[in-house]
Amino acid sequence: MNATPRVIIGLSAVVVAASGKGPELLLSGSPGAIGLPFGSFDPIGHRTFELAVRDFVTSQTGFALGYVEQLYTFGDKGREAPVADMGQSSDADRVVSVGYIALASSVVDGQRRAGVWADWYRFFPWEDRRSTAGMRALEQLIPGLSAWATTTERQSRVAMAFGLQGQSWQESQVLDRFELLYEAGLVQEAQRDRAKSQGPAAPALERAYVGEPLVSDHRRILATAIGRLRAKIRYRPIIFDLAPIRFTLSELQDLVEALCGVKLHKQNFRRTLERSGLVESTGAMHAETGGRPAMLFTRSATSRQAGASGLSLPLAKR
Amino acid sequence: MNATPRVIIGLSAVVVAASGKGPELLLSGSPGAIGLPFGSFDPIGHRTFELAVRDFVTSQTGFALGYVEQLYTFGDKGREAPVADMGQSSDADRVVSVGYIALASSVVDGQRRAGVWADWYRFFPWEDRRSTAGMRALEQLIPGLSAWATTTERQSRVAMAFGLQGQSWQESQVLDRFELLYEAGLVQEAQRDRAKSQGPAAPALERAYVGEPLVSDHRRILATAIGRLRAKIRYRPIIFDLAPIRFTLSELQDLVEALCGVKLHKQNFRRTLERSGLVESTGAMHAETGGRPAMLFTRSATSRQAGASGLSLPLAKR
DNA sequence: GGACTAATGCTCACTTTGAGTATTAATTGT
DNA sequence: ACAATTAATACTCAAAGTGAGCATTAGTCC
Repeated sequence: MNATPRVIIGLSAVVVAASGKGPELLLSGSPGAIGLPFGSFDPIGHRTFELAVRDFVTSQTGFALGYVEQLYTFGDKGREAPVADMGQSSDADRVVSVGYIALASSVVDGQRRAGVWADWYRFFPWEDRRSTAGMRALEQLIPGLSAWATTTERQSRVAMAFGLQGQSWQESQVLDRFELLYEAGLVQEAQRDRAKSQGPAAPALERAYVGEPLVSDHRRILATAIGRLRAKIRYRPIIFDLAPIRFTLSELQDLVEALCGVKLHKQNFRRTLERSGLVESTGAMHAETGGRPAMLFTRSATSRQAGASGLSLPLAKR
Repeated sequence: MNATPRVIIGLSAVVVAASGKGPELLLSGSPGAIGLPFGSFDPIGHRTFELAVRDFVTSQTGFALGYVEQLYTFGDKGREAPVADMGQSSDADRVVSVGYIALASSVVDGQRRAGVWADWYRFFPWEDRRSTAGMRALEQLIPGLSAWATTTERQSRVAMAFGLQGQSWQESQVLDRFELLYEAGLVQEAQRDRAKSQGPAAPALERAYVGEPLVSDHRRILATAIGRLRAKIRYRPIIFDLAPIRFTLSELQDLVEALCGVKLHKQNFRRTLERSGLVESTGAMHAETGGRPAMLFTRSATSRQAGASGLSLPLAKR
């Protein structure tokens, strides 16, 4: 019973891998209390955060991470919510959560990945602008956002984040959008966190529109991760940490589109990619698809150098 | 005497303000043990990290911060070093340090800024490519780096980070450069941290080349801050949080150049800036300089909108 | 009034994008 | 075997954006 306040450092990891049809996410927890893989930092045993993250992900799922990057450290009181649910001792005065993103190279698909994987758009339906379902989700959210946007400042934030009123959609503003939905009380986490304090009841919307909630502040961490990843593929060749070793340009494009939730102009995508020098063709072809066989490419040696730049994303029309 | 390990969360802030001749940095500590403004997070009293940062900077220096952004959370064992020197109780098992960057609007120059301010290139001489002193510092570091780069992997990292062998200099890779210098044992912090463990003595270089050390891992946090700031002015109009309310385009350019440590092409800088719509001319002129009087500009309304983009930096020749 | 110093204006070639149209090489049904 | 179908890949064209300079203008200082 010491007067010194106790702080626990929680580490959460957004572990992403690319499956055939897009980016998948490693989940943990049980139905109704799903979250990201989570572990707490051992101040004595662990030398660095990154090692700790690699450690607990490996011990929970049995495979090793490739690229790992720190995202953000969240320390807001009240947002960490039901930590007790997650097997943490809750006698801490404060839980600080450090979020990480990790890319699990799909190289190791010999060892079947353990754990539960899911499409990340389950949690962010409005972020997928390739599908009509995603576009519909966004439409359904607008009334709620407009109702909340009572000041011009709020209106402007909403318009910028969601690409309304002539503003363009910025695929990497994932966190801004999520935070607005949270502030507007449209996502379930907002209700949960408010339960303890004040709280105007919110207009309940279907899961297909507002997405599934996650434990604690994990959906916020995930939003940060998606945004970071989407921004980063533009200036660093990390896409190759998700793609298979050999791929056709169409497969690569599908992957980028799935990540960014937008459609790209095919011919221009090829052009910039070939010019960039990030890929080089292997001699081999790939015939599995309906039409003309495609050349198989690999990442080039220069794409591995530190400082190599990323992809430009030529958006497709409407 | 509880078995539960104790963690202290340290908050460090890189507080930047623009003086007449470039970006300045708020320092604290005493000669020989200079560091960034530092405070520790109170798990019970503080609601968010950001509020805590604003709080302790204000209480230490007496003025309020404008823009504040989290940088990175460092938790490596061994790098936090002499915390006891800084008035912290050192009975913690671990100190985790969360770095912040803050821009102090120079608007409030009525209230003379308290505290000690310094040019940040004191700590990073090689980062200033405007001056011959900066270029010389870099030259002096190269032998040490080459000696350390015994593998091709190291050689490639050095070449990329420092723009050698045909690679171009990337002004925002400040942290990469500092970490290489640390690993190569060329900066004093490396010696200090190694003292406790192994340690090949390093080739002592002059301060004018390797820069002054800072307490704990503060120089690393500062490197992160400079890199972040340099990268961010390209995609967010934060430059205006440093510039005075009214400025000439040359003044703005000088500020950007000082921040980024490079020279820009004047006419092209004007062109992109005027096209960007981020600034608008006030009617007034400014005559203080030798030649033709310059138009005074202000940031435009659109530059204030969330999502507004930053400046493009047209580099000048050699 | 002429020299000097900055701030502004304007040109030009070249590279990057956005948007299509046109071909080519497999697969599949008849 | 042949036409329709499906993708992949080639090529074109105009609009925008960039890198580098040269030219002009409006003050200050002998």
